[in-house]
Amino acid sequence: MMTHCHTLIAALRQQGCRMTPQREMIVEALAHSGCHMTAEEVLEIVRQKTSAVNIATIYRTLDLLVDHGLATRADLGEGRVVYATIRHGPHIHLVCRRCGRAQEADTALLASVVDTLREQYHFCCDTSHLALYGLCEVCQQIEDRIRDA
Amino acid sequence: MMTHCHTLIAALRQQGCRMTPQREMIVEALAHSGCHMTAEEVLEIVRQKTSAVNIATIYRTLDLLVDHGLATRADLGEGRVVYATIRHGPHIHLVCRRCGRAQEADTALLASVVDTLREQYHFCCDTSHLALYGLCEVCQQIEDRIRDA
DNA sequence: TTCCTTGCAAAGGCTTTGCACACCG
DNA sequence: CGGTGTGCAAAGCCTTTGCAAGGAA
Repeated sequence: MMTHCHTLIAALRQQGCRMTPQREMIVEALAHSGCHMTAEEVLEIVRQKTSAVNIATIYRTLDLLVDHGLATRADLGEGRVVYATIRHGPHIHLVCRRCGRAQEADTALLASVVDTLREQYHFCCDTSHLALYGLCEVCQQIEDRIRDA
Repeated sequence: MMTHCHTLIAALRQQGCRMTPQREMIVEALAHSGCHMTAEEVLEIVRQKTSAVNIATIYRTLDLLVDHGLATRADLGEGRVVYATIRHGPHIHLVCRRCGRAQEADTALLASVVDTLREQYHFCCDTSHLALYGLCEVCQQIEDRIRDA
């Protein structure tokens, strides 16, 4: 059975990209994370195997994956740009403006909003690239405590 | 009658901030625009009156307004951070990923989504800081034409 | 062999900061 | 006057790019 990681590598090859140890490690890191990652986080994972990878290569490879439709890039704002492989289907990022962590929610939540935007605003909304800001459960409690104190 | 601009300036004073010609011009630019602006756009407006304002002062003043609850900052991603005074009530930014322009939509659209997020994900969503990405009407037509060609 | 990929370092773009001077209150 | 606010220039941060050397096919 092909792992998701191998599927991605095969797809890159098929599309005429050369495979290198660096690219393999980067794809592996992103595919195994099961979640979205920043370029810096990918570098960290890859560095656990070898120090012979440059941050520029990370950026170039992530862009390559996005350009070939094998990964998505989501700009969460505040300078946080995250990547995820496509198996990791569309989802909404729920970004906590206090701790910065992001949980994920089902895109289906937005179906009716997307329809309304198309009908009333003629705007074609891309739900694969979506972040909502607010407070996560933990930080809500922390802020409550601060307010009470 | 107090203009919105004067209201903001009075509020700043009340909160112990000193008023300077620079701050007045910056507040005026943002209050009169009736829309969200980047720091660079504010500078452009202010520069029409005088060249004696530095971009650092724009950033400092915009931060001041946000910190005092008189303006909001929204990170639209791709390095576009926009500011708006609070009279300019909450709204959704519909950002076109092709031309970069942002139109606005009513926050009420998201009411049910916000409720669901709170109930199912325990996430308290802040709708005053919100951007959705996609294609505006014009760019949809352009992309359609490119695809057909 | 060809020419795609990489590492390195430098350059970008946007934003923040340190400092001395200006000036509001 | 005292202390905040400003301009300037430099530094930061994240990301991209030019170039020569390395290496996949």
